[in-house]
Amino acid sequence: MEFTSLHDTSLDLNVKPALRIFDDAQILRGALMEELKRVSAENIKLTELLTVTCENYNELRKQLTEHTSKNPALKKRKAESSINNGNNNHGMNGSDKSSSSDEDSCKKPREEQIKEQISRVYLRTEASDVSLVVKDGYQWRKYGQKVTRDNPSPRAYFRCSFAPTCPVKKKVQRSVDDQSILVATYEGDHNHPQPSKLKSTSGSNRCTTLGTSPTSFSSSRSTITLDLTKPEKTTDSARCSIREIDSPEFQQYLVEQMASILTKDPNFKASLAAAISGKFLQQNKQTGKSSNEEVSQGILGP
DNA sequence: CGAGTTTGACCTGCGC
DNA sequence: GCGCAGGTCAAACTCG
Repeated sequence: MEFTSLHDTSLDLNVKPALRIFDDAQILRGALMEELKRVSAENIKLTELLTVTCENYNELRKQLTEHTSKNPALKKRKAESSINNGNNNHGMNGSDKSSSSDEDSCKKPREEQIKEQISRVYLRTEASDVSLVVKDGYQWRKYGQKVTRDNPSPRAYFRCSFAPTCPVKKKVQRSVDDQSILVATYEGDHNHPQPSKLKSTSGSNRCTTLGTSPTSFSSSRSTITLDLTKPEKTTDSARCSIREIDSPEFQQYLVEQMASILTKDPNFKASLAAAISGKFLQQNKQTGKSSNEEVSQGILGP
Protein backbone atom coordinates (compact mmCIF):
# COMPACT_ATOMS: atom_id res chain seq x y z
CA MET A 1 0.00 0.00 0.00
CA GLU A 2 2.64 2.46 1.04
CA PHE A 3 4.84 1.61 -1.97
CA THR A 4 2.13 2.26 -4.55
CA SER A 5 1.32 5.54 -2.96
CA LEU A 6 4.99 6.64 -3.21
CA HIS A 7 5.12 5.51 -6.83
CA ASP A 8 2.08 7.61 -7.69
CA THR A 9 3.61 10.69 -6.09
CA SER A 10 6.88 10.41 -8.06
CA LEU A 11 4.96 9.95 -11.29
CA ASP A 12 2.92 12.99 -10.44
CA LEU A 13 6.11 14.97 -9.82
CA ASN A 14 7.45 14.02 -13.27
CA VAL A 15 4.29 14.81 -15.18
CA LYS A 16 3.30 18.03 -13.48
CA PRO A 17 6.15 20.26 -14.75
CA ALA A 18 5.50 19.11 -18.30
CA LEU A 19 1.82 19.81 -17.94
CA ARG A 20 2.62 23.19 -16.50
CA ILE A 21 4.69 24.05 -19.59
CA PHE A 22 1.82 22.91 -21.81
CA ASP A 23 -0.54 25.03 -19.81
CA ASP A 24 1.73 28.08 -20.04
CA ALA A 25 2.08 27.61 -23.77
CA GLN A 26 -1.68 27.23 -24.13
CA ILE A 27 -2.30 30.48 -22.27
CA LEU A 28 0.36 32.29 -24.31
CA ARG A 29 -1.14 30.92 -27.50
CA GLY A 30 -4.57 32.12 -26.47
CA ALA A 31 -3.28 35.56 -25.59
CA LEU A 32 -1.43 35.82 -28.89
CA MET A 33 -4.42 34.70 -30.90
CA GLU A 34 -6.60 37.23 -29.10
CA GLU A 35 -4.11 40.00 -29.78
CA LEU A 36 -3.82 38.88 -33.39
CA LYS A 37 -7.59 38.98 -33.79
CA ARG A 38 -7.67 42.47 -32.30
CA VAL A 39 -4.88 43.73 -34.55
CA SER A 40 -6.41 42.11 -37.63
CA ALA A 41 -9.76 43.73 -36.89
CA GLU A 42 -8.04 47.07 -36.40
CA ASN A 43 -6.14 46.55 -39.63
CA ILE A 44 -9.32 45.86 -41.55
CA LYS A 45 -10.96 48.95 -40.04
CA LEU A 46 -7.97 51.09 -41.00
CA THR A 47 -7.95 49.65 -44.51
CA GLU A 48 -11.64 50.48 -44.91
CA LEU A 49 -11.01 53.95 -43.55
CA LEU A 50 -8.12 54.37 -45.94
CA THR A 51 -10.24 53.25 -48.89
CA VAL A 52 -12.94 55.77 -48.00
CA THR A 53 -10.37 58.51 -47.48
CA CYS A 54 -8.72 57.74 -50.81
CA GLU A 55 -12.06 57.79 -52.57
CA ASN A 56 -12.81 61.16 -51.01
CA TYR A 57 -9.36 62.34 -51.99
CA ASN A 58 -9.90 61.18 -55.56
CA GLU A 59 -13.22 62.97 -55.65
CA LEU A 60 -11.66 66.18 -54.36
CA ARG A 61 -8.78 65.78 -56.76
CA LYS A 62 -11.20 65.39 -59.64
CA GLN A 63 -13.02 68.53 -58.57
CA LEU A 64 -9.72 70.37 -58.34
CA THR A 65 -8.73 69.17 -61.80
CA GLU A 66 -12.04 70.34 -63.22
CA HIS A 67 -11.62 73.63 -61.45
CA THR A 68 -8.07 74.19 -62.68
CA SER A 69 -9.00 73.26 -66.22
CA LYS A 70 -11.61 76.01 -66.08
CA ASN A 71 -9.01 78.41 -64.61
CA PRO A 72 -5.66 77.75 -66.33
CA ALA A 73 -3.97 80.46 -64.25
CA LEU A 74 -4.34 78.24 -61.21
CA LYS A 75 -2.37 75.47 -62.82
CA LYS A 76 0.76 74.52 -60.99
CA ARG A 77 4.13 74.98 -62.59
CA LYS A 78 4.79 71.34 -62.56
CA ALA A 79 2.83 68.24 -61.87
CA GLU A 80 5.80 67.07 -59.85
CA SER A 81 5.45 69.90 -57.38
CA SER A 82 1.92 68.80 -56.61
CA ILE A 83 3.20 65.30 -56.00
CA ASN A 84 5.83 66.63 -53.67
CA ASN A 85 3.24 68.60 -51.80
CA GLY A 86 1.42 65.33 -51.61
CA ASN A 87 3.89 64.46 -48.89
CA ASN A 88 1.29 65.94 -46.63
CA ASN A 89 -1.00 63.03 -47.46
CA HIS A 90 1.02 60.50 -45.56
CA GLY A 91 0.35 57.20 -47.21
CA MET A 92 -2.31 58.50 -49.53
CA ASN A 93 -0.21 58.62 -52.61
CA GLY A 94 -1.65 55.51 -54.14
CA SER A 95 -4.40 57.76 -55.32
CA ASP A 96 -1.87 60.44 -55.88
CA LYS A 97 -0.18 58.43 -58.55
CA SER A 98 -3.35 57.25 -60.19
CA SER A 99 -4.95 60.64 -60.23
CA SER A 100 -1.85 62.38 -61.48
CA SER A 101 -1.64 59.78 -64.21
CA ASP A 102 -5.26 60.51 -65.03
CA GLU A 103 -4.45 64.16 -65.14
CA ASP A 104 -1.43 63.64 -67.34
CA SER A 105 -2.97 60.98 -69.50
CA CYS A 106 -3.78 63.48 -72.20
CA LYS A 107 -0.22 64.80 -72.25
CA LYS A 108 1.99 61.79 -71.74
CA PRO A 109 2.37 59.00 -74.22
CA ARG A 110 0.91 55.75 -72.96
CA GLU A 111 4.24 53.98 -73.27
CA GLU A 112 5.84 56.40 -70.91
CA GLN A 113 3.13 55.83 -68.36
CA ILE A 114 3.72 52.12 -68.42
CA LYS A 115 7.44 52.67 -68.25
CA GLU A 116 7.24 54.97 -65.28
CA GLN A 117 6.40 52.86 -62.29
CA ILE A 118 6.59 55.09 -59.30
CA SER A 119 5.86 53.92 -55.83
CA ARG A 120 6.36 55.63 -52.53
CA VAL A 121 7.22 54.21 -49.15
CA TYR A 122 6.92 55.98 -45.84
CA LEU A 123 9.19 54.96 -43.03
CA ARG A 124 9.06 56.23 -39.51
CA THR A 125 12.49 56.74 -38.00
CA GLU A 126 13.93 58.27 -34.90
CA ALA A 127 13.68 62.06 -35.15
CA SER A 128 17.35 62.28 -34.18
CA ASP A 129 18.33 59.94 -37.00
CA VAL A 130 19.52 62.26 -39.76
CA SER A 131 20.60 59.58 -42.23
CA LEU A 132 18.62 59.14 -45.41
CA VAL A 133 19.09 55.41 -45.51
CA VAL A 134 16.10 53.22 -46.27
CA LYS A 135 16.89 49.54 -45.89
CA ASP A 136 14.72 47.70 -48.35
CA GLY A 137 16.84 44.70 -49.20
CA TYR A 138 18.36 46.16 -52.34
CA GLN A 139 21.81 47.66 -52.85
CA TRP A 140 21.78 51.36 -53.56
CA ARG A 141 24.47 53.76 -54.63
CA LYS A 142 23.99 57.39 -53.80
CA TYR A 143 24.73 59.68 -56.73
CA GLY A 144 23.47 62.99 -55.54
CA GLN A 145 21.88 65.09 -52.89
CA LYS A 146 19.91 68.27 -53.28
CA VAL A 147 17.95 70.65 -51.10
CA THR A 148 14.62 71.26 -52.73
CA ARG A 149 12.54 74.36 -52.46
CA ASP A 150 9.48 72.89 -50.80
CA ASN A 151 11.40 70.95 -48.18
CA PRO A 152 14.30 72.18 -46.02
CA SER A 153 15.64 68.68 -45.55
CA PRO A 154 17.89 67.43 -48.38
CA ARG A 155 16.75 64.88 -50.94
CA ALA A 156 19.12 62.01 -51.63
CA TYR A 157 19.28 60.30 -55.01
CA PHE A 158 20.08 56.60 -55.24
CA ARG A 159 20.58 54.14 -58.08
CA CYS A 160 20.35 50.39 -57.77
CA SER A 161 23.94 49.17 -57.67
CA PHE A 162 23.23 45.44 -57.53
CA ALA A 163 22.94 45.16 -61.32
CA PRO A 164 24.61 47.72 -63.56
CA THR A 165 21.71 47.53 -65.98
CA CYS A 166 19.02 47.94 -63.32
CA PRO A 167 17.08 51.10 -64.17
CA VAL A 168 15.58 51.60 -60.72
CA LYS A 169 16.14 54.90 -58.98
CA LYS A 170 15.21 55.95 -55.50
CA LYS A 171 14.74 59.36 -53.97
CA VAL A 172 14.73 59.69 -50.20
CA GLN A 173 13.64 62.78 -48.36
CA ARG A 174 12.19 63.56 -44.96
CA SER A 175 8.60 64.60 -44.80
CA VAL A 176 7.94 68.34 -44.55
CA ASP A 177 5.43 67.88 -41.76
CA ASP A 178 7.08 65.15 -39.78
CA GLN A 179 10.85 65.00 -39.84
CA SER A 180 10.76 61.53 -38.38
CA ILE A 181 9.11 60.20 -41.53
CA LEU A 182 11.28 59.24 -44.45
CA VAL A 183 9.67 59.34 -47.87
CA ALA A 184 11.31 56.98 -50.35
CA THR A 185 10.20 57.30 -53.96
CA TYR A 186 11.00 54.35 -56.22
CA GLU A 187 11.06 54.75 -59.97
CA GLY A 188 11.05 51.76 -62.26
CA ASP A 189 11.22 48.04 -61.73
CA HIS A 190 14.21 45.94 -60.73
CA ASN A 191 15.33 43.63 -63.54
CA HIS A 192 16.94 41.26 -61.05
CA PRO A 193 15.90 39.35 -57.95
CA GLN A 194 16.18 40.96 -54.53
CA PRO A 195 19.81 40.44 -53.40
CA SER A 196 18.93 39.76 -49.80
CA LYS A 197 15.59 39.27 -48.18
CA LEU A 198 15.62 41.74 -45.35
CA LYS A 199 16.06 40.02 -42.03
CA SER A 200 16.90 42.84 -39.72
CA THR A 201 18.16 46.34 -40.03
CA SER A 202 20.54 48.47 -38.09
CA GLY A 203 19.61 51.09 -35.54
CA SER A 204 16.03 51.64 -34.62
CA ASN A 205 14.70 51.01 -38.07
CA ARG A 206 13.18 47.77 -39.03
CA CYS A 207 11.53 47.36 -42.35
CA THR A 208 10.53 44.29 -44.25
CA THR A 209 9.59 43.67 -47.80
CA LEU A 210 6.78 41.25 -48.36
CA GLY A 211 6.97 39.75 -51.80
CA THR A 212 7.61 42.37 -54.41
CA SER A 213 5.46 45.04 -52.89
CA PRO A 214 7.32 47.53 -50.77
CA THR A 215 4.93 47.11 -47.89
CA SER A 216 6.99 48.03 -44.90
CA PHE A 217 6.83 47.50 -41.20
CA SER A 218 8.91 50.06 -39.57
CA SER A 219 10.63 51.34 -36.55
CA SER A 220 9.84 51.98 -32.97
CA ARG A 221 7.80 49.14 -31.59
CA SER A 222 4.27 49.00 -32.83
CA THR A 223 4.40 51.69 -35.48
CA ILE A 224 3.51 50.12 -38.81
CA THR A 225 3.94 52.03 -42.01
CA LEU A 226 2.17 50.47 -44.92
CA ASP A 227 3.01 51.37 -48.43
CA LEU A 228 -0.20 52.11 -50.21
CA THR A 229 1.36 53.70 -53.19
CA LYS A 230 0.95 51.05 -55.80
CA PRO A 231 0.74 52.07 -59.38
CA GLU A 232 -2.75 50.62 -59.57
CA LYS A 233 -5.81 52.60 -58.75
CA THR A 234 -6.33 53.26 -55.08
CA THR A 235 -9.28 50.98 -54.56
CA ASP A 236 -7.52 48.14 -56.29
CA SER A 237 -4.49 48.79 -54.16
CA ALA A 238 -6.58 48.66 -51.02
CA ARG A 239 -8.23 45.44 -52.16
CA CYS A 240 -4.83 44.02 -52.92
CA SER A 241 -3.71 44.91 -49.42
CA ILE A 242 -6.73 43.14 -47.96
CA ARG A 243 -5.92 40.08 -50.04
CA GLU A 244 -2.36 40.13 -48.75
CA ILE A 245 -3.60 40.47 -45.19
CA ASP A 246 -5.89 37.49 -45.66
CA SER A 247 -3.11 35.30 -47.02
CA PRO A 248 -1.74 32.58 -44.71
CA GLU A 249 1.80 33.88 -45.23
CA PHE A 250 0.79 37.29 -43.99
CA GLN A 251 -1.09 35.78 -41.03
CA GLN A 252 1.96 33.69 -40.21
CA TYR A 253 4.13 36.76 -40.46
CA LEU A 254 1.75 38.70 -38.21
CA VAL A 255 1.82 35.94 -35.60
CA GLU A 256 5.62 35.98 -35.62
CA GLN A 257 5.69 39.75 -35.37
CA MET A 258 3.14 39.76 -32.56
CA ALA A 259 5.02 37.10 -30.66
CA SER A 260 8.24 39.02 -31.11
CA ILE A 261 6.73 42.33 -30.01
CA LEU A 262 4.81 40.87 -27.09
CA THR A 263 7.68 38.84 -25.71
CA LYS A 264 9.82 41.97 -25.71
CA ASP A 265 7.19 43.96 -23.85
CA PRO A 266 7.87 43.82 -20.08
CA ASN A 267 4.30 44.94 -19.28
CA PHE A 268 2.89 42.12 -21.31
CA LYS A 269 5.22 39.65 -19.61
CA ALA A 270 4.15 40.85 -16.19
CA SER A 271 0.46 40.66 -17.12
CA LEU A 272 0.96 37.22 -18.58
CA ALA A 273 2.81 36.02 -15.50
CA ALA A 274 0.02 37.34 -13.32
CA ALA A 275 -2.58 35.65 -15.51
CA ILE A 276 -0.69 32.36 -15.47
CA SER A 277 -0.15 32.34 -11.74
CA GLY A 278 -3.77 33.30 -11.21
CA LYS A 279 -4.96 30.54 -13.46
CA PHE A 280 -2.69 28.07 -11.71
CA LEU A 281 -4.07 28.86 -8.32
CA GLN A 282 -7.58 28.54 -9.70
CA GLN A 283 -6.84 25.25 -11.41
CA ASN A 284 -5.07 23.77 -8.40
CA LYS A 285 -8.18 24.41 -6.40
CA GLN A 286 -10.72 23.21 -8.92
CA THR A 287 -9.23 20.56 -11.16
CA GLY A 288 -7.14 17.48 -11.05
CA LYS A 289 -5.23 15.42 -13.53
CA SER A 290 -8.07 15.03 -16.00
CA SER A 291 -8.27 18.72 -16.76
CA ASN A 292 -4.54 18.87 -17.32
CA GLU A 293 -4.87 16.09 -19.83
CA GLU A 294 -7.48 18.13 -21.62
CA VAL A 295 -5.15 21.12 -21.68
CA SER A 296 -2.30 19.07 -23.03
CA GLN A 297 -4.55 17.69 -25.75
CA GLY A 298 -5.69 21.19 -26.54
CA ILE A 299 -2.21 22.52 -27.10
CA LEU A 300 -1.17 19.51 -29.14
CA GLY A 301 -4.18 20.00 -31.33
CA PRO A 302 -4.27 22.29 -34.36
C1' DC B 1 43.22 50.16 -53.16
C1' DG B 2 38.53 49.78 -54.37
C1' DA B 3 33.88 50.98 -53.29
C1' DG B 4 30.87 54.26 -51.61
C1' DT B 5 29.79 59.18 -50.26
C1' DT B 6 29.99 64.15 -50.66
C1' DT B 7 29.35 68.27 -53.00
C1' DG B 8 29.86 71.89 -56.41
C1' DA B 9 29.16 72.28 -61.29
C1' DC B 10 26.53 71.37 -65.08
C1' DC B 11 22.35 70.00 -67.80
C1' DT B 12 17.50 70.17 -68.80
C1' DG B 13 12.77 71.48 -68.67
C1' DC B 14 9.41 74.81 -67.63
C1' DG B 15 7.18 79.31 -66.72
C1' DC B 16 7.29 84.11 -67.48
C1' DG C 1 15.85 84.49 -73.78
C1' DC C 2 16.27 84.43 -68.87
C1' DG C 3 15.87 82.64 -64.40
C1' DC C 4 14.60 79.01 -61.42
C1' DA C 5 14.40 74.39 -59.70
C1' DG C 6 15.05 69.48 -60.06
C1' DG C 7 18.08 66.00 -61.59
C1' DT C 8 22.69 64.20 -62.85
C1' DC C 9 27.72 64.12 -63.29
C1' DA C 10 32.21 63.58 -61.68
C1' DA C 11 36.27 64.86 -59.01
C1' DA C 12 37.62 64.82 -54.38
C1' DC C 13 37.24 62.64 -50.27
C1' DT C 14 36.42 58.88 -46.73
C1' DC C 15 36.46 54.38 -45.00
C1' DG C 16 37.27 49.49 -44.40
